[in-house]
Amino acid sequence: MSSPAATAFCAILLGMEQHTLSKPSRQLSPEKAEAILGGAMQEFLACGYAATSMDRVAATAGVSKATVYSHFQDKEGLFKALIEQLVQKKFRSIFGPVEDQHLQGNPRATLTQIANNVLDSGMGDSQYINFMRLIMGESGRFPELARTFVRNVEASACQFFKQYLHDNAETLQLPDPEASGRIFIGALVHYLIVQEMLHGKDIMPMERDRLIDSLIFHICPRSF
Amino acid sequence: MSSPAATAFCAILLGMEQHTLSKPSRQLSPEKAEAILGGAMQEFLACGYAATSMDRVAATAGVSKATVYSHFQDKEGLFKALIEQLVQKKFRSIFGPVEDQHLQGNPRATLTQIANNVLDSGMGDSQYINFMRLIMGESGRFPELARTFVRNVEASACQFFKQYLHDNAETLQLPDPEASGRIFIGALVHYLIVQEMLHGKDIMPMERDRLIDSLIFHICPRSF
DNA sequence: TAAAAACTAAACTATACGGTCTAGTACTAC
DNA sequence: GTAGTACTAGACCGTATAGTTTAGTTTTTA
Repeated sequence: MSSPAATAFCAILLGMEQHTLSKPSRQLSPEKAEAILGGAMQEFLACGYAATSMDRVAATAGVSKATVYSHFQDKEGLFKALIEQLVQKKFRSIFGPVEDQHLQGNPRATLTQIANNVLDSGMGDSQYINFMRLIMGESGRFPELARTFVRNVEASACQFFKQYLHDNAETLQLPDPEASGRIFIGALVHYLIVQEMLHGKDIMPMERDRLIDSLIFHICPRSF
Repeated sequence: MSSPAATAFCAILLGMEQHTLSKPSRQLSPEKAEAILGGAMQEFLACGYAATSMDRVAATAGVSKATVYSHFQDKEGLFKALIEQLVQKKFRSIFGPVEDQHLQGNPRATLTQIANNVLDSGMGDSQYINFMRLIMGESGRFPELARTFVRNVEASACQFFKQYLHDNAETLQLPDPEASGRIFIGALVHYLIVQEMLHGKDIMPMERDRLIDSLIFHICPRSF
């Protein structure tokens, strides 16, 4: 599932730098590495980068601090490795199901389903919300990680959408499918940010179906 | 400009809790308070909450550390006061100019101008970008501050927009102006987040006019 | 002018951090 | 069984932190 070779391959595919390959270390157990990343995930997602302590990461991972430092160069290296793993995980969790979708048929139904999938993948998922918090909060100090996120999540979503709109150009008659894709995705992501991340549910309440219906109306009003 | 009375009044208006009124302190100079908030702004916006030190805040403000603690209860109190001040400042900087706008005439032209104003108010402004980073990054630890932001910035923008769309209901024929307003604002804010905050300019380039044109097309396609 | 208090610089306390090191245990390979 | 190594617990180092205190200076007020 995450052999060194596979990891390296993915890293190349995704244009990441490779981390923690400084020493050709002998036999560091992948289970420990996974445990450390698990602990790091819990701590970094809950506390942010600066407020997370390596002692607590080690404790949460059920591992000694020395082991943490034998697997990862330092706090920054561990953080980068974690974010890159999370980006790939989220990439798969969003675009795994989407590829399998039947994209034929009534665009209204298909677009509604896509919108629901986008919101489903983040709406109740407090881990994903914290992940976005971390990416955005640290995007000033770790611009390259933010770019990795954009490349793998945002850009992929918009690219997928643009393709769909482009394939259905005759039916939809959109002058600029790419821009329309960004509007669609943008409206959904912003809804997610305001309602969940910024706790805006009670301040500006809106049922998701209302937003999606309006979105569909704006994208293909001719079918109303 | 920011007398205690005025501050308290605004706080009530905006539904905030009042901070740092624990002691009926005698005569703390407002200039020092302003200087401290200035230093706090520089440091918190640049380093985030956890990584900001009170020694550095005091130094940046050109004030002794004891003075900082005589004006604000503790780090958290200073942080909350800063965010509340910034929210109000941004509220004014966005909705000051907007109120003066002539909203009569061709909806296409008016909507284009509104969209440009929204993007202008955040696109090149690295201070505002850092402010959003801070709000989003700390929204887990400071949910009430995030709500203050939503109430004063996001909700106001959507409310304003909903009103405009509602007033032009006959021309635009939108079934749900409120949802359309959120789509419009959401697409713009998401564009800002991806391009500026997450450094996505080079990864998914798009000129703002293209986005705005498409947005207008989706909101009022009948005029094309 | 005298008292009060806002302020300063700097020392101080107690705690926590990132990272290293030591000593020793457990496991694996030859 | 011997060597090598992944690992553990915990001490350790230097630094930094939030917040307080002390002693003294400036400003305000009356």
